[in-house]
Amino acid sequence: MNCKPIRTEEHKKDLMAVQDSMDALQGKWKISIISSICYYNKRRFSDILNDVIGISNKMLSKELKELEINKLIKRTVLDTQPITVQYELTEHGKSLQTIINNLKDWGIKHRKEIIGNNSETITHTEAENVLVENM
Amino acid sequence: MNCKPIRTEEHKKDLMAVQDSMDALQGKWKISIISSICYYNKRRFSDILNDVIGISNKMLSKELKELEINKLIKRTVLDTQPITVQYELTEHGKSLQTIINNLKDWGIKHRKEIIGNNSETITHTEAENVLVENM
DNA sequence: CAGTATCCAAAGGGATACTG
DNA sequence: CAGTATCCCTTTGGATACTG
Repeated sequence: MNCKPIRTEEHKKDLMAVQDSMDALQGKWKISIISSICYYNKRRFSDILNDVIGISNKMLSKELKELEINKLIKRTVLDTQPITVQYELTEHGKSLQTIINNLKDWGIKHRKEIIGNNSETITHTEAENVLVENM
Repeated sequence: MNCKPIRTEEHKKDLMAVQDSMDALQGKWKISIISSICYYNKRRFSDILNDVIGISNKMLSKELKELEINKLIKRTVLDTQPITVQYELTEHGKSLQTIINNLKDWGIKHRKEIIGNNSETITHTEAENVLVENM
């Protein structure tokens, strides 16, 4: 939480650093996309499109581009016919594992806290980022 | 990252937990608001409005409400004349410290990674979440 | 003081069609 | 296959004015 005096340069840098992390992970589908690529190690566009339920090709394209700009994933064009494109995590992308696990653990704690009294107040946007039901 | 087989119930729960954390922290100003309240321990509406540069009363009102719904902050109306309202972190809100520090650390790492080759590609939305310059 | 209400421009994002 | 382009509706959020 950085309970340092606000209005200092150091504090502002801390806030920006947190925001940088949030920006890198923000986006309706980013975690699911990363998760899909991570599990399969290498994954093609159309495969991710199938993994992440509800995502459109437009959004997949957009968020993959953002992940690539942030150097979290690597994009490789294979010269098959027709071409296929392979996505994989970079080393930097793999370093997300820790932070995502932290987010997961706090999320579980948070859910318990919220459900404690009132299960309706949780703001998780339902039905999002759900992976395919059917094989 | 949860590199378990996707398409399992457990994996879906993990994704949702991460998303719950993201939802709780998402919002253009949330981290700065939390940070302001955290530093001052107790903080009033108009004070936070001054701490967080650029935020409008509409957005502050909205994000405070979301934080309260998520039980991260506690709202207390003091019967002064005119009334004042005090915000403070709940215990649950204080438990954010760890996760925010993790986000900060990864954010610093991330920034170094990105700036390494090209300082222009970082997606941090500049000028946001910046606290007051002048005392 | 601590918000709410309204107006409005800009961004987000789904559906669909199209291209190399 | 791996995207782009377009249409168009929905959401977001700033500016401003107003209320108990």
